[in-house]
Amino acid sequence: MNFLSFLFLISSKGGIKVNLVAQIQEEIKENLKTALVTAREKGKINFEIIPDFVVEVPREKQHGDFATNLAMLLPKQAKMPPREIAQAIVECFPETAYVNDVEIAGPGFINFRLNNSWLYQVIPQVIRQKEKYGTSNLGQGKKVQVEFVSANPTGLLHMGNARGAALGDSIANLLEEVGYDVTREFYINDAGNQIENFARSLEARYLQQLGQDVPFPDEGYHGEDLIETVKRFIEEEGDKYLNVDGKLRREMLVKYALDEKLTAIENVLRDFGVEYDVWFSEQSLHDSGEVQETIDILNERGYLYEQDGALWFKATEFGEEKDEVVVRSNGIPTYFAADIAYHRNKFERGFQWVINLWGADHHGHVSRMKGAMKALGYDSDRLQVVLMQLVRLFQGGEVLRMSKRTGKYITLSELVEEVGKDAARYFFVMRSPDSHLDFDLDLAKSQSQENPVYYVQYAHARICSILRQAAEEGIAVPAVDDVELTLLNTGEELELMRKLADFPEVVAGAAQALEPHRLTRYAHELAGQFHSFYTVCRVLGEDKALTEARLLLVQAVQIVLKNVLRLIGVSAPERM
RNA sequence: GCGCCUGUAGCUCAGCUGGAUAGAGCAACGGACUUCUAAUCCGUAGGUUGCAGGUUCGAAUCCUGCCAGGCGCGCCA
Repeated sequence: MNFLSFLFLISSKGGIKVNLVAQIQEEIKENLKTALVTAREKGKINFEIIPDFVVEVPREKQHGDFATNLAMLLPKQAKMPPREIAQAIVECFPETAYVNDVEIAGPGFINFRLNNSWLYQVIPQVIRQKEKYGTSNLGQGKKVQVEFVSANPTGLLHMGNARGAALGDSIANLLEEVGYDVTREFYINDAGNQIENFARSLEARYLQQLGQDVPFPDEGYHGEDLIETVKRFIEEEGDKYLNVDGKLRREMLVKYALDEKLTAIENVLRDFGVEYDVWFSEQSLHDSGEVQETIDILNERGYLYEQDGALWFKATEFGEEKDEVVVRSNGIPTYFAADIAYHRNKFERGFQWVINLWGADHHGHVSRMKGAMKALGYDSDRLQVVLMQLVRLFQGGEVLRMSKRTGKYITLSELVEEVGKDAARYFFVMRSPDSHLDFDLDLAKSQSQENPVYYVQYAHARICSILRQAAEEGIAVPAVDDVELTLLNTGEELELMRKLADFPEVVAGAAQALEPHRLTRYAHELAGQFHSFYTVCRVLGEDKALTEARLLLVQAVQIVLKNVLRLIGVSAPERM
């Protein structure tokens, strides 16, 4: 398909999903290969194989619209300096309708300058696809699971969980956007030692509330919220568990508290814009026998052995430093055993790609889990763990240690209340998961007006304002086919269209790399270019044709801003 | 001691899987509101990319060794 027929395809089949930038890069790439072969036929250069070259968008505008490193990859094969190779390629580069100028620059780059005809296809494409602009079918409907937050249900959600929630949800959004069948899942750690500890803490609070002088467990959960929970329990159940068997008492308390905590967690996350498809109970894996089943399979496959009364997994066979206990000498399976069963369950449910978001403090667990998946016979590459560095919280210039046991930490609901959902989510997504995050509460509060999220949202609000103004003046936004878009020819307008054209690639790249922070960068750049445009170009003016063209441009920007903000989980306000 | 992450402008961070003169936002300084929202725009200044080697046409990016910080290394989760 040549470029003109490609343009024809877009204009004739409006709704077709294509990526303009990628299409042009492909087109240039094909022409370069043709030029290379032609040059060889003419005896200008010599080579055996065409190297794996790239056609990319140069960082510097003066280096043209697209550039290739092709010539710099050939000197060894061709036994010629790169600039001479470039010269031969350029001489044989076919005539095309869209390339204005080809030049050789620097050490041997070939730079392409295009005429603007292709850019005018962007606005119709955006407006026709609306909220679908940016979507693609990279995922081909494959089932992918994103498991995130999965906080212990023994307390409230803290800043680390908040980061996981913002990142995990945006990753899930991205994967949906590029055509995966996404399941958002929360793993509930409702079994094991922590729950036992939780139970004893609740029991102590219960008895204390009923006037008994009992000590609080040293390693117990000191959070104030536990006392509140117990008070509510007493309101409903009174003191009827005062003089019963401790096991029953703890069981009832845990049941009540877990239910309350999970409901609270679900509500807080919903307020944060996150909704799960599946809440998966760890206890259910024990109840269903899947933990035992998984242990049996590992045993049959010869990856377990007994020592000191415990059952060990041969992690060292998968490159680990030491083996891991899966069943303690007291007969109780470890968390690791349950987690292996859980991941086996994920694969058995048919997920082709399993993504976990874990705090960096669990990084040691990653290769062990992958080893366990190999031991079970699964392709461990289908399991991908995104590690987030921990969040450090500052207040009054001091570090606040986050600890459930001391009960001293800022909760997600407090964060949403004080900083706001939009700012908080933008802030968390803005940083790469790899970066340690210093969250200064005072700054977040005091600087709320200067938060970059407002910069982006303001661009959206400004556009809404223009469209409102137009409506009041009785100016209708015209249909895309009725407008002369080539009137948009200032630098600001061309840049803006160019930025709109980049969006599908940004989404695809961010999804593939599981890096939602690319979205905030894009959003900020797009908003910035709009603000520049706004300052220089008046939309509602004397010239009717120009007004119409600009109305369509800002409408397209509005659509893309809304789309990118939706992926981050941030609202697009119509007024500010 | 071993493993993972990080080290880029005064501060917080980008840098698109090795490209050309390393970029934004805050903070600083100087300008721009009679006009669709000034939560904005334009400009100035700010750098030995932690340090030292190596790989090649080319390194913030890849390799090695140091230095500094964070996190792990349990019959906890």
